Amino acid sequence: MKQITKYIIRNDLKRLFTYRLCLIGFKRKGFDRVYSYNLGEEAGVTAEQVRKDFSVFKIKGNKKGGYKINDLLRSIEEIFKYQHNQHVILVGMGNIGRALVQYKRFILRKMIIVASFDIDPSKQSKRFGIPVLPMDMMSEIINKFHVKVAILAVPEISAQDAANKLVDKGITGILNFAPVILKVPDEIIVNNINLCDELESVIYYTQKVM
Amino acid sequence: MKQITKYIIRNDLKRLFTYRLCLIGFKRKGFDRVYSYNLGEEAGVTAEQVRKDFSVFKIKGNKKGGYKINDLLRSIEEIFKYQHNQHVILVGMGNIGRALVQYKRFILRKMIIVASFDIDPSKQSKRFGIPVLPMDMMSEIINKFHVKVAILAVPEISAQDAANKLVDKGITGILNFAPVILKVPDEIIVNNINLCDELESVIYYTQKVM
DNA sequence: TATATTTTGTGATTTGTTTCACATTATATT
DNA sequence: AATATAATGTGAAACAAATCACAAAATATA
Ligand SMILES: NC(=O)c1ccc[n+]([C@@H]2O[C@H](COP(=O)([O-])OP(=O)(O)OC[C@H]3O[C@@H](n4cnc5c(N)ncnc54)[C@H](O)[C@@H]3O)[C@@H](O)[C@H]2O)c1
Ligand SMILES: NC(=O)c1ccc[n+]([C@@H]2O[C@H](COP(=O)([O-])OP(=O)(O)OC[C@H]3O[C@@H](n4cnc5c(N)ncnc54)[C@H](O)[C@@H]3O)[C@@H](O)[C@H]2O)c1
Repeated sequence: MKQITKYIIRNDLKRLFTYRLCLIGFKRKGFDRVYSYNLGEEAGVTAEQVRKDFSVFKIKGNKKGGYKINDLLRSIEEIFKYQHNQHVILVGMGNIGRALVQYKRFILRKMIIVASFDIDPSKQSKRFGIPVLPMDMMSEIINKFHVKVAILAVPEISAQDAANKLVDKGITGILNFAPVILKVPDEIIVNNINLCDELESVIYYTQKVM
Repeated sequence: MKQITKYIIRNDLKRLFTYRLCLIGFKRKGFDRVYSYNLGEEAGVTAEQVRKDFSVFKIKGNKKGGYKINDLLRSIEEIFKYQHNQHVILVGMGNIGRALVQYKRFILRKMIIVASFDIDPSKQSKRFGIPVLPMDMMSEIINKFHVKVAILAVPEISAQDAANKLVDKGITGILNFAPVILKVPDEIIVNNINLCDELESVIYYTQKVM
């Protein structure tokens, strides 16, 4: 029911992700400490915002000494449960699905697409490094790898149907690329990615803001 | 400087996009009028929120009669300047770039990828329906099609460099898929898409919310 | 035509988020 | 060791967003 507000990434989480990106950048440049204003400047927020965010997540720095980058990164990773790999499945090996299963950064962040599924038998091969399986093998894989999260990359017309199957088989989180408002039980997390909207909003802002 | 807050889609815009999606759904189901509570329920927000949003964007309904779906859609399209096609270029014909140039929904929404660019000569062909060109033809295309917005889909390491080129040639808005905080002049709009973050936040919520 | 009903539209109020301001503390300096 | 400096951490204040509450208007009903 509370789709939009419930499912989008909260702004504070989004900033946390950005801080991590900045920290990795600083680290690569040879720094091992940062102050809140360094991070703020890099991430495009105020230093107070940075400290407040850390305060909310109980991340502590060192007065006068700032934050040790490695400690910060570890604290942030702690929040996102980085200890163990997260198994994920993908449904729909079309244009976007193929790109996603080949995206190495998911693995770097310990998110493993263990298998993908497609109704089209011609897509069912091992060409992509991971198995592409028929839909009726989904339960087996979900149970075997304890999968809780799925990436949904099927055509709009099939999206609700595929989502039903996923929920049915025990999936509790969906990253949905189809521009469709999925009807799912309240406890299921849906994060809708709508790239048309994203591109369009860039166009909107370029025309309005300047 | 104010990267994060400035560049993300404002929540009210995001909701407007969602309303449109819902309206298209209602229309397909045969409705021609909706009330704020229909839209609210479908989009996952309160009816008051729907009316307030419309109020902000000066969209008027009919007391007791609700909103005519076609009028609403037209009003929303008005906000996003749907009259004429928007020309866009894409840089980086890798996995994600290839998926995007073949995405038909951009065209439905009148956003036309007029050409794409890659440093790798082997990618420069017409296999994808649009020309894939060498980088030194960028200025020509940007000027010819009055392009203001670019999709950036190059490796992280090249992203800043490619962004510099784009800004240099007159691009004012970038949809950036590389997980990199781009350093661009203040007036340039950057919308960062970070699919790792998006997937990770689904995992986060499935573990925390329930 | 008068009255009841339903829904919009929007100020007023509440709730949530960001910024401010400063006490606190770690480090540097004398 | 005492003092100055520079940073964090966090309540309080300011600001922004969402909800409430109800007047206004359109339609339906009697
Ligand atoms: N291509 C893009 O760049 C892009 C961008 C954003 C969003 N999307 C969205 O992602 C989705 C997929 O887009 P695409 O371009 O990859 O489409 P596509 O047609 O290339 O691929 C869809 C795949 O899903 C499979 N499929 C269809 N019905 C299925 C079902 N019920 N169960 C399992 N598999 C099924 C098809 O066999 C096909 O392989 C669409 O909803 C689209 O709007 C695509
Ligand atoms: N593959 C995905 O699903 C995915 C998902 C999210 C984000 N991304 C991001 O998108 C970007 C591209 O990812 P990919 O998987 O498509 O990579 P890729 O390696 O498949 O493709 C990158 C393409 O960019 C070209 N290129 C490299 N340097 C260039 C330059 N300076 N100018 C122009 N072209 C250049 C390469 O020749 C190649 O064709 C990366 O930053 C990645 O992190 C990818």
